[in-house]
Amino acid sequence: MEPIRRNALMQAAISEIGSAGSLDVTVSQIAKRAGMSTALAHHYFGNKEHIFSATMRHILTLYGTQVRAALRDAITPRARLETIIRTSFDSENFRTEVISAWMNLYVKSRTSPETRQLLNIYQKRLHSNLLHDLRHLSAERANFIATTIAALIDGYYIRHALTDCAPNGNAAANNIIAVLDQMLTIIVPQISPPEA
Amino acid sequence: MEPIRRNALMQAAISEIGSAGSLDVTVSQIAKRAGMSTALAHHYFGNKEHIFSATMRHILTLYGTQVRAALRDAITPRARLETIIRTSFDSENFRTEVISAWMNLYVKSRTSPETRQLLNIYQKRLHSNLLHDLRHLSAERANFIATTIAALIDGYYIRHALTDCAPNGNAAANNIIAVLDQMLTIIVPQISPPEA
DNA sequence: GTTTTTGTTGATTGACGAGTCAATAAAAAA
DNA sequence: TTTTTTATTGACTCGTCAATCAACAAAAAC
Repeated sequence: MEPIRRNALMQAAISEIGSAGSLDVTVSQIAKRAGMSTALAHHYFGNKEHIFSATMRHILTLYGTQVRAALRDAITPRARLETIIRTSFDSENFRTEVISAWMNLYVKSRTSPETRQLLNIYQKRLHSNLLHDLRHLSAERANFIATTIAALIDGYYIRHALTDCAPNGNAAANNIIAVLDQMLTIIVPQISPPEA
Repeated sequence: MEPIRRNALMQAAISEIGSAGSLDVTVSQIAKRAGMSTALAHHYFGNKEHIFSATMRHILTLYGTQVRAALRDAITPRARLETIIRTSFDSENFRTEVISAWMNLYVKSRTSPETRQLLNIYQKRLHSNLLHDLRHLSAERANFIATTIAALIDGYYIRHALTDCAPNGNAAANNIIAVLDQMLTIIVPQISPPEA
């Protein structure tokens, strides 16, 4: 029962955070959505904090798994970069609820060392993923481009906090890839013009 | 007394939000920091919500005023763009507390229509400011570049939620300006090579 | 010098929410 | 069948916090 209950609670937490738009959700809301009593939620997680941290970890793990899976099909550095960017914005990750959860992660990281560490891991991994492939394409500016792309991803995410309409991850990903191509192209304009 | 008290409360709210790292601050914390009783805070603002919204409005007004002032000294489109970017990251706006407040604004905007409207105004203004000058430099891609720069600004902001060290606005601004120059340069590489 | 207006607070209320616990139900082991 | 372990909950405690209010002080107006 334990793994089932824990999973149900984490899913419920994501839903509740998403629909509340903040971490101001009560344990009883989460428990109710997961179809159990608050006492049971406490039984399996100890306290609210643990529910949150497990949920966050869960989201990050999912994202990481997804990136890794998608990267298996990508061969060239350029294709790998595109994959990394597109995965961040695919329909699984770029849902209203998940965006909410991410934003709240960032807010929480200001006070919770555990959350901060979690996000740091994600950021480091993203950066080094980008860097690895960029090195093949633009040795000396790889780091700068990686930083830019990472910031752009975060920027487009937060930007969607404001839109009422369903988030359009494709458009965001396309824009970022266009920027990437541009930044790569300028280095060797005579060899590889932008393919877009 | 009223304007003095109100101002003190807004400053105190910024401080408290900054040091708490979230909107989970009590009225009495704010009131105490502002040197008065909670009853007085309620007297002047009616309720907690009003304290927050007035504070947010205050931050946005300050930022707007600052941009407008800085733009008076900038003549060329390129200089104006640089000014807009640098203002977002100057020491006044890019303080830990203010970054906290901004992030919480974004979170709050998911549930508070008033906050959302406030942020929409800011985003629209930023975009149209950028667009206005970009049109002189790159007619057909102005919109795309404006979107990119705006997302980058937000991205670098959120990124600093994670750093323990004092935020370095200069570095962020420099990077964004470098991207800007690159995106402008690629259009007419034979005429204006990057000046960096 | 009295009255009115303005500024201020301590004490209180009422609601809500996290976490505990004793008790119950159901399944597994004996 | 009895006993033990596992799964589950309703009811309760305790703390916190927004908001109110009656009362007090001090300045302004009369």
